[in-house]
Amino acid sequence: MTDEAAPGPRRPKRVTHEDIARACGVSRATVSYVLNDVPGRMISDATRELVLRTARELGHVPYAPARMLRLGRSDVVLALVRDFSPGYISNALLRKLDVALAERGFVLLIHRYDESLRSVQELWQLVSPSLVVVMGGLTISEQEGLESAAARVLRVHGTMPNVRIGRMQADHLTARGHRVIGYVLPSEPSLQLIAGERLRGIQEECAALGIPEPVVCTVDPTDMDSVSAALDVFLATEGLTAVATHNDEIGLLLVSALQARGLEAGRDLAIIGVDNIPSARVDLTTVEIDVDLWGDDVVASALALLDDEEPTTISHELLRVIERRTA
Amino acid sequence: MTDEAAPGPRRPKRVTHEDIARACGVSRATVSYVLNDVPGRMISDATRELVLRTARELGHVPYAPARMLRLGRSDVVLALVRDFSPGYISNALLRKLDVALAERGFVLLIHRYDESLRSVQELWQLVSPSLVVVMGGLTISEQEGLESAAARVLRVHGTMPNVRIGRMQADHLTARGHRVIGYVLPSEPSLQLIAGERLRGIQEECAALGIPEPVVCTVDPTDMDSVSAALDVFLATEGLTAVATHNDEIGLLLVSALQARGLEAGRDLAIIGVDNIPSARVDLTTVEIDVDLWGDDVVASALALLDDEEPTTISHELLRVIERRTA
DNA sequence: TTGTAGGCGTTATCAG
DNA sequence: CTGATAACGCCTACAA
Repeated sequence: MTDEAAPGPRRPKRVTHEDIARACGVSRATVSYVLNDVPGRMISDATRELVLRTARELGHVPYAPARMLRLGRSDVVLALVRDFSPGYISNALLRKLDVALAERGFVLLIHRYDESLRSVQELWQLVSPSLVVVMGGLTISEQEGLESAAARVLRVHGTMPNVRIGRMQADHLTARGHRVIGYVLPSEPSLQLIAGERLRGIQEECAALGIPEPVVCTVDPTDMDSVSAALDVFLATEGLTAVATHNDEIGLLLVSALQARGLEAGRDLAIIGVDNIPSARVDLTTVEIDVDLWGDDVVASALALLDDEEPTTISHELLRVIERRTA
Repeated sequence: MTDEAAPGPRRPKRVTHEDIARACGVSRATVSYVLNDVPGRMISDATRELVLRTARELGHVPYAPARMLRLGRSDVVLALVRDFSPGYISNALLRKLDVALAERGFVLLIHRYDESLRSVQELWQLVSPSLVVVMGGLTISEQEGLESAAARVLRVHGTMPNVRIGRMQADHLTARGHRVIGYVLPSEPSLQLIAGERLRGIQEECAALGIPEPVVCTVDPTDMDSVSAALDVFLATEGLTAVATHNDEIGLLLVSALQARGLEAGRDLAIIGVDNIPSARVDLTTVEIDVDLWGDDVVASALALLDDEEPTTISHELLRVIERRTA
């Protein structure tokens, strides 16, 4: 015996095709044909019924590893996230992916990816997914590791028009007469790539319009003091009348910080966020990303990748400014 | 650009031990010994180096399915959640599990479980995890399906002393003189099992103390009208002075609903929640669950299960009432 | 110190 | 219509 080290009571005792075949008095191949409903093969209804019934009675469960080994592919799609509670948008995306993949017989598994805990290669050797979907940003080394290990990778947030988001924020503010604007970056490291793109959009637009570069502050959403400090900087900047934030969460924090000082967003300082998260839907001016449309694109890209085709590119407009009280 | 635009059909072309062995002029066994660092075997340093180097050069990645098939076990632990953004507590638990399992060489994968989308059996045949960890409640049929398919199952929320939570809520309120109390259930179906246990705790305590059964309302946290309706019921109940809620989230909603009517929690109506979530830490009286301790227990149980031992039982006190303004 | 051979459960090919 | 049989990539008892 190989690893008969288990003196304990637990005996997994897998039910194999062999067992079913023996119980039915047929061959393993026949069992496989019936169970997989192979189109070409003609099996008598009697045999088919018998096999199916005994399979159920014996409690046979197809064994994924053997199947994978034989087929050379797995039905697992692995989504890498930085945190178990992803934001509003990622959440919606994951949901869409989940049901779309389920329809195609794939299963979506989420893994909190922490490079310090385990490398991409190790991860790959533990699960062998058909596709890796990366939610959020990625450091250079992470990206390299991934590309070398996994055959198919979809970088979701790479498909988002981040630069355009920044430009739209800037456009909206300047169109309303603001000339000196601020920008709030999130401190979260994994967001830096994305945030950088958005900031670049703002900077490009400012340059194009001949107005000063935005004043940039970094904020940790879990630390209200950092928000307050950023507000200090903005209020102290000569002529600054508007602030664009990396997302609505930060935008809302800024609104609160203003209120705490007896100031009002929109009157004393214009604020524009990104995402149109539910809790922002009363007050906050924001750039809305059409999650539904974007989700469709993401799903399409994922399915294309699984079929070894080119991922689709975004063709339609995903972005829209929603004007509310704060700007 | 997501990926290197492969012109032709992508040929994965797996690098196997065979390839490495041939390139090195040794046998497959030797390669395996080196790669797995088998203790008993003595391999010359020269051979070892050679094998390791060529393995790296060829870009060999161990193939999980083959490994699983041979070893008869997988290094995957599957956590079933109802929603991609689990609550504060589940989140903390998942985090703890994640790092603990990583240390033992397991990988924690999260799956949003939706019985209407896919049965447990199907799920099992797609991933074949060593252990299934169920976060949150489970319907009867789900539970049965799981037990028949998966060898090892850990029902996390089954380990929580829900009845005691209810009793502590009731104790706290009655100790402060309240005689007629209300209870708010969440509408979420998957929480019903848990919520039922907590309610039972309250009911038992009320019976023991000889006070009336609690007035029960059901609330959907995403629907403020349902909260308002529940408040109507409570305010209309003769002599009702306190309400216990299934969790802090609902408790906070109730506080807001009171405020909206110009009433004040703690003065006009006592409110006690469960969880001590961050946003409740200013005002809300609550039953705190020591997530850290509980997490340790959950981790211990998981590891025990993986070692085919009996899961540990909770021995220490996890609960504590935190008294704040609202009760 | 290294090589040989067999098998884990499945599916596919090829005979009967 | 059905039954042997050969892989898939990996691990390990045993032989050399």
